[in-house]
Amino acid sequence: MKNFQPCNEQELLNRARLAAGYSFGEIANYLNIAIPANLNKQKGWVGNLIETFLGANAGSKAERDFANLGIELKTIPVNKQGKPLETTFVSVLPLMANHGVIWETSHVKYKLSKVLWIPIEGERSIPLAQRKVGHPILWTPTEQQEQQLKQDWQELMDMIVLGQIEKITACYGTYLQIRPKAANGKALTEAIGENGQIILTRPRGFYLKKSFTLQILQNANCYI
DNA sequence: GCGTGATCATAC
DNA sequence: GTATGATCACGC
Repeated sequence: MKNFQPCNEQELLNRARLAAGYSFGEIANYLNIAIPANLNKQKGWVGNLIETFLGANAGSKAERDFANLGIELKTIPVNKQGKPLETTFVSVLPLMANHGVIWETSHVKYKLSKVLWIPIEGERSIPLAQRKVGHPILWTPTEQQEQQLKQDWQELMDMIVLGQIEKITACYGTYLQIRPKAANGKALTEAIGENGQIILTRPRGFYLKKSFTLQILQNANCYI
């Protein structure tokens, strides 16, 4: 059972439902994984824990977690009211070679075409080992949600192509935002500058704002 | 450095 | 209390 791998959507969903209600400590013990005192130095620990339990295998490839099923896995920390505590990272931001790219073939649309959301207790007042896994939500964007994302994506990508990357802050975008995504402040990557020249800037990523993920959780009538 | 997994921590 | 900008760990 420890090497579980889902062959189809239903198996994955059943496995995810099985985890619901259990604490991170219980699942980590079952998988023989060490539990850190906190997430300060292992921010992706819970995500990796759930990935392992559900049999995801994409590793660090730019691929969905369950490539054969076309499903992306995302844990989302929530408070006691079931509301998101953090934004959700989607993908790195392509800063170069964006001539002619369109929403339909973008990484954002691809990654978010089908997502298995796993709400997890995220309040820091709860010891990590005691935080529990919530009920899974298998989600595909509604027509309206996709339009919302497409609109933000279009606006932001237009700015990047036009050399406005340094003007973009997390405030841009209604539901999709751009923020730094790097090992530290020294990381640099190429981008288009104001005059069309190549500049070096901090790597960035697309994130879903909490107002967007809140809709997903509420529409699913989620509780933990 | 890039892309995976994200949350931290400080300014507001 | 919370959002933005910064950061942690890992494989390659």
